[in-house]
Amino acid sequence: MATKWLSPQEMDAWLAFIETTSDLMKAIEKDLAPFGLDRGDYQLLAMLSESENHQMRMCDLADRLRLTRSGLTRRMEGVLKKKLVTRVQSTEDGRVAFAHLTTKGFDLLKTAAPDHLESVRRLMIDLLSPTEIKAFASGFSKISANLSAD
Amino acid sequence: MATKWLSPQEMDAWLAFIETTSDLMKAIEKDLAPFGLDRGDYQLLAMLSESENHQMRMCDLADRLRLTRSGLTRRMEGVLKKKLVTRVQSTEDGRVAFAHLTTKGFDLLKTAAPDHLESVRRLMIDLLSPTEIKAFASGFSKISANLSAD
DNA sequence: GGAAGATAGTTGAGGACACAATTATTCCAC
DNA sequence: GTGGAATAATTGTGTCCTCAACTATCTTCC
Repeated sequence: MATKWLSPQEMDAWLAFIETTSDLMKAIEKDLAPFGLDRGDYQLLAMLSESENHQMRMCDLADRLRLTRSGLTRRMEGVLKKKLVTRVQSTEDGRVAFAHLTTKGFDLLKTAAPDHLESVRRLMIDLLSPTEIKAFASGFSKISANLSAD
Repeated sequence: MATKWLSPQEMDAWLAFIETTSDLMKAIEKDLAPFGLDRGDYQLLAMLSESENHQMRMCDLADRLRLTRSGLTRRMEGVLKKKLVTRVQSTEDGRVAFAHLTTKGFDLLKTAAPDHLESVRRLMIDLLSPTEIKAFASGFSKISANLSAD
């Protein structure tokens, strides 16, 4: 079967995407450093803050954060030591542990969030036209849906 | 200063972007595994194949691959062992070493490229409308230019 | 032309993550 | 209710990457 190459426009989209994404992530992460957080920590805290009772089962949290269970166990060590999160054993299911956001963790998140949001705006969102915003939302949603379909 | 939150549309764009990107990268990487390459190896080979004489100075290559110099030294160990790349000392500048794509490396890249391209199409490009393609290209270019400007 | 500083690359130490194996608990078929 | 499969989490091991420190070479400028 003949290979169908990318058109110049498609190539632009692909290259701009892969070359820019890692730079963008690094820049956003750098802005979180003053709070003693990296992007993984921030996302962990943010995920818990949006959950019922500020806690989630470890395995659900791992899925949402795109980590393996072992990866989450390791990442938890860091936020546990900083007392941003506690570990709560389930009474209903002896296998299950919850990651629970502490007051200290929630306070830190509330402190860091405006700065983080400002980074996201400055480095990405505010640079995009309404059309581009819409296209990012719809485009990535389609890609995501396709990946989930497998 | 009051925090200016993201509109629902902006939030969609941001969340879809960060949640999808890592899944997409993993999926694309998975398709490279049959060739014994990971994404870092592939990009390294691809970068060399597009360069003058199929070679680049280590430090330039590190910049392009978004690696530190030490990171590239480590990654080179892998592709050197597989004989996909050789190390060539510069005669003009004793500090400089070139990474040089071998015939074997170039052949492997040519073998893997159509499959990789097919992955990129199937998982991303072919899912997007022409408008979205255009928005991705222009949007990420703007983000990239802004990051470079610092 | 010789010292100070810049640049290229490697090495040691450590962090973050994945995979495979392990332990503990629960669910299910019978 | 019991044995086997499924599920939740952790631990051992290994990989990839970074930062800081180091070596070697080159450039600059007096």
